[in-house]
Amino acid sequence: MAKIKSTNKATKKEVIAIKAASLFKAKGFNATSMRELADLVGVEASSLYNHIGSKSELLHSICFKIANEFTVHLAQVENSNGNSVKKLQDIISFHIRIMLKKFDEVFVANHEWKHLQEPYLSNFLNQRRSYEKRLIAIVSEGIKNKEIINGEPPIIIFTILSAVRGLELWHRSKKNISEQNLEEGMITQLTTGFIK
Amino acid sequence: MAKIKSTNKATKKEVIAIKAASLFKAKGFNATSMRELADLVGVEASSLYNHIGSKSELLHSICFKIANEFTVHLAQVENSNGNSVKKLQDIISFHIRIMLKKFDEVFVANHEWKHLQEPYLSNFLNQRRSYEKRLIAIVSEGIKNKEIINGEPPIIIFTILSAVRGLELWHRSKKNISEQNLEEGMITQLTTGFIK
DNA sequence: AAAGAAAACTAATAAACGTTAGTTTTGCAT
DNA sequence: ATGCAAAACTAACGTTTATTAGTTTTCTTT
Repeated sequence: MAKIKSTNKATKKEVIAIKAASLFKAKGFNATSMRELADLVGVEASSLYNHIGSKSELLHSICFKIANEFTVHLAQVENSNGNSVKKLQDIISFHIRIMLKKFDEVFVANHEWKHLQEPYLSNFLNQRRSYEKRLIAIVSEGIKNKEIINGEPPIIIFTILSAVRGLELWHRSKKNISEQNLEEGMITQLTTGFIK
Repeated sequence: MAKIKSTNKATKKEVIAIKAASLFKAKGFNATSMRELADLVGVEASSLYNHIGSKSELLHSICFKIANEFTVHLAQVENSNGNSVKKLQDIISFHIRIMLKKFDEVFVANHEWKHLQEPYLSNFLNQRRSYEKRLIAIVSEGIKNKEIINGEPPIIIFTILSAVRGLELWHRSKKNISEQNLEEGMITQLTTGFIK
């Protein structure tokens, strides 16, 4: 049936994309060759093209898949009825969890997007800017409601985003500390600092 | 005289390295060709090799130059006599300032180091791990002295490092807020959080 | 002015790259 | 079993890459 076949194909395409993500993360987009990817998949390089359109397509399917997950989650948070602090904690928590769960893909979306081709590049950056603006709006609301200290909302947001996006540092030495502890620790520090 | 000549050569080499950093930052190490770099310098590609050994050499001179600046500063902080909180604030402040001052090179050291060749790669990573451990030691001391909340020192350090390393986000939209504000805002948030 | 070194140039090389074309194998539906 | 589409293969392509060799120009020193 056409349906099953297309499902299978989508699945195979996804497998390739996930293996591509692990290579793109480890070596970077440009330093990853289609022959290496093919090796990892267990196939000749040219055979990949039965399932994908191009190397670039792999990159942008990874980037937009992740970008969309963040966008969808943000919409949920915006429609929830917690206060601003609760919303920000929710977002931080989501960032940490998705980073730990889909590390390769999130890493690629965070670090290899610059190799996207137009118009995907502009598209991606617009989506990101919009995401940041909506986070800033949450902070501004929190300040208005006296839940958040009266600082510059962009600084607060960029600090949070930098911290959670840089979580790759963490991945290197995650042996000693549980995800649970990590999540709690980061939220605590970003919300209340480290001073006693 | 030999001395002047070698000084001139070092200068020219540095100029090339700085221009290389701006390209490596914008396009990534692998996506930057020696022909592009030569264009930027105003010379043919092969002429670059009168001043540098190889493309790889450019990358590792950038990475280690920056790594050494951080190492030297850390040693100064360790030998200073402030308390742990003061030391950490000092380090955060240094990260922000050097990021703003030598943005391209710091960015490259933070994001393109994976393209270093051995043994420079191992060397670089060792230096980084050592840097992180020494920061963790400062936090541990602060906890012992009841200056810092009783959390996991690695989480505190990784959160701080992620936040300051991710400062590139900032660079995109630095129009509205001064460096002074940025530095104060980040230090405030990382030390005391954003909750009122 | 002459000499010598430093740094530019042109030209070429060998390797690696993404991708296409054409062919053969595989696996499911009749 | 037969037929057909999906997906594998081999081979090759045109580019682009970093780098080297050899030559000429430019600059500095005597």
